[in-house]
Formats: sequence, C-alpha cells, structure tokens
Amino acid sequence: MAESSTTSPPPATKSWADQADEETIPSPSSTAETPTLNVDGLTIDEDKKSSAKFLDDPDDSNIQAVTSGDTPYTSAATFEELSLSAELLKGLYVEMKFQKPSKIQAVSLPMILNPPNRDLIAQAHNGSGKTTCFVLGMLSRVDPTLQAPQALCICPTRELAIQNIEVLRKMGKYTGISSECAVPMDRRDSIPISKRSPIMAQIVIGTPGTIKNLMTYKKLGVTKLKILVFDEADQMLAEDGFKDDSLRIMKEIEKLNSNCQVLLFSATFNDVVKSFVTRIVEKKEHNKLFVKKEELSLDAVKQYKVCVPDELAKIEVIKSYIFEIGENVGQTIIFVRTRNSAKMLHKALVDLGYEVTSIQGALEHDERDKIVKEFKDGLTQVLISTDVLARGFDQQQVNLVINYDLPLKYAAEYTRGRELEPDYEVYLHRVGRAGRFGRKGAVFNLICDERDERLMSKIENHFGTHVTEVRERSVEDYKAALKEAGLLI
DNA sequence: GCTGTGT
Repeated sequence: MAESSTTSPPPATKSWADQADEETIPSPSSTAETPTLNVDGLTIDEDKKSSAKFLDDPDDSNIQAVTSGDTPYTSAATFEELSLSAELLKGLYVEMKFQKPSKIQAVSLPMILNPPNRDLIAQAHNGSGKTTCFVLGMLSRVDPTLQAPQALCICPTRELAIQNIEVLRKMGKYTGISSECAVPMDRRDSIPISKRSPIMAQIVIGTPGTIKNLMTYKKLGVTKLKILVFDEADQMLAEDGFKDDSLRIMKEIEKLNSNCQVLLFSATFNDVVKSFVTRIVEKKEHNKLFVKKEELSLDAVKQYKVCVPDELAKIEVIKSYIFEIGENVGQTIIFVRTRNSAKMLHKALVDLGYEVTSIQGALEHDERDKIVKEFKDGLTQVLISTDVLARGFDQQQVNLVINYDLPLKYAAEYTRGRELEPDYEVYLHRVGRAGRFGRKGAVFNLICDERDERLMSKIENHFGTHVTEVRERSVEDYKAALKEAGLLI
C-alpha cells in the first residue's frame, strides 16, 4: 500500500510535523528515522480559552513522543477524525458519555488506528484514559464479519481483566463484536481445558496463565490476531512480574503471525523495564510516548504522612481519625503489604464494629468478584486490599487511599546486602486509585519506625514532592488536611 | 512480599 494512503485528512489542529518545526528535543536517539517531538501544548486552542476543563484531560501532562519512520501523525481533536464506525461512535457518546478524546487518546489513537499500525509503547498518567486507547484500538481494528480471535489483551490480575472486558462491552455495545474474558474459573464449575470448545470470540481479554494454557491446548487461535495488548506492560514484562509468560505468548504469536500490532500501556516504566521493553519492539518500526517521572505524581492527590509509635497505633489512627472524617469524602481503600495483614486488619476493624471488607489473592475467585462488585456498587465504603488492586482498579468514588504499609521492592538486585527500597511504581499506582480522571483525592501514609521514615523520604525524593506530616492530635488536624486536599469544604 | 494455570 502506498505510503501516501497513511496520511490523515488535512490537519484541523497542529500536526506532528508542525510541532517538530517548533520544538525538537535534542536526544541521542533523535535521528532522521526517529524524530523526537515534544507534544506538550497539543491541546486545541478553543480548549485553552475555555474555563471548562474536561475531567479526563489532566492539563499538565507533558508527553514526549518518538515516532518511527516519516509517517506524520495528527492529534485527534474529536473522535470523528478517527474514522470510527457509526456503531462505535454511538458507544462512545451514548454509553461512555465521552465528549472528546483526552490528551493520551488524541495522541495515541491515530498511531494505533492508522496504517501501518505500528507497535506502540505508551505511558500516561493514572486515570487519564489509557483503557479507552487500547479498547478502542481493539474494537476498531476487528473485522466484524470474521468470527475468530482478532484482538488479545493480557492483564496482570483477574480483576483488571474483568474490568477491561466490562469497559469493552459497554463501549462496543452497538458493534455486535463478540468478546470473552479468559481468567481462572472457580474450581467447582470449571471443565477441563482439553474438553472445552475453542474460543470463537473476536476479542479476548485475560490473565497470563489462562491465556498461556489456552494457547498450549490450541483453544486460542492466533493466526487471525491483528492486535496484541499488554495492560500494565511494565509489570507484564518485569523480571519480577510476568516476563517469562509474556515473552512466551509474544513469541508464539510472532511465530504464526508476522502481522500483529503490539501495544504496551502503563502509567509507569522504570529505567530497567523501559530499556528492556524498548528492545522488544526495536526490531520493528514503532512509536513511543513517555512522560517525565516528575510529571507523573498526581497533583490532584494530596499526600500526607502520619507518624505513629507502633502497629497498634495505626489501627487507632484509622479508627479515631480517618473513619471519623472519611465517611463524608467518598470511598476509601486501605493498602497492606501482605495477605495476612489484610486478614488481621479486617478482623480488627470488624471487631471494633466497622463495616469494612477485604480482598487478597488467597480468597476464592467468586469471593474476590463479589467483594469488588459490592465496592463498585457502593455497598461498602472501605476496602482493605493487597496490591492485587494497586494497578488499574477504576472506581471513581475513591477519594481516599491509606497506605497501611509502604510498598517494598523485593527484586534480588535490591535486596542483596542493600538497604530496602520502596517500590516507587507500586506507590504511584496505589495513589492513582484516588483522584481518578483529575478528581480531588488524598493519601495518608502510616509511618511507624525509622525504616518507614527512610522509605518515605526516598519516595519524596524520587518524585520530587513534599509529603506533609499530620500531627495525630485531633480530628480537626485531619479535617484540615482533607480541606487542603479539596475533599472537605 | 505481591500477582499470575490446572492437574
């Protein structure tokens, strides 16, 4: 196909080429083949004049784009510019109630949808609408007349896979496109994989183990796949994460299908994962969208720390202060480091008469589903969770996050005789559960010894932010904190 | 530590 056919209609907004003329970031990788473009300020002019802000468009996002080849990409100011089907547009407007693309959507969707449909690594802030990017990508690249798996998305947890398929079904409601969620089933009603029928659904979203299994048993054909998505891609490709599974799935698909577009999406890519991820797609021409790490910490979420003498005092702080004031500010997630602390804290708070629920990976699958559903339906106000919900979990009513424990990095490279490091990525993802789509939010970090202090200050240094200390003397102090965060008047 | 299969 001629290269000219890849060009979009006359640009209604500034094109990538225009931007390149204005400001080109010098970079070692910036060659003729890989122009580096600073796309900050890609927002449409009308937008800047208008005081009305779109909730899904955090205004300070500074996305750095590196495009491969000379294909010009024009940021999409409207969904109409993306040549989507009428059925898909109806889903976006009627079901999703979207008005226009958020910044990451405006920039990434033309790259995803337009030939030559290059591979893409995309980083964007928590709650900025990444899911819409790849869900829309999958829905619009599928041939509705072909009844076979054409799009595959792999996620780190069953909760995320379920959430993503729900978004996909809502957005694709009028398209008639079929989908299947491939996650582990309950032991009771699961049939042996060898006896199940092959997957016919056009879009499949699932977790690594189940996907790998389906492929091993030839129940998931990949020859018709046009698009392969890794959600939370940094975790999916981390040594400590799902690297082996992900690479095996990728290689298996490559072997049978040379024409499959790969999309890697996450809010975080640490340097180690970033260089590895880049090497994966380096063979082919690909596009990259990255955000500076200083730009990542959500300004919308106010961060606090509370210093207490011991573990018992943490429960006291939650009980006497946070629950006293938290009720009026929406839902709360309390993150803990271990399954056992989830259980213990749950019991302690229930014994004190509070209505809380908890979730962790050791629970039965249907129990996990039930607890998430109750929380999403607003039937429960406070949810205790391990990092099973740290990433991607989207519940817009969550305004308060409590870090009962700070997240730790356990990778061998960090633990060998070295001081413990915080897991910066997990911290950012946890905080990102509050303040969805630019809403206000607050996080309270419960600190109880010198180790915690060091972890906390490392986190502050890493993100270049100040975490204000709250003196645990009175409810008034906490109220003031929430007022400052914009959660109380 | 946490997450991710099914036999």
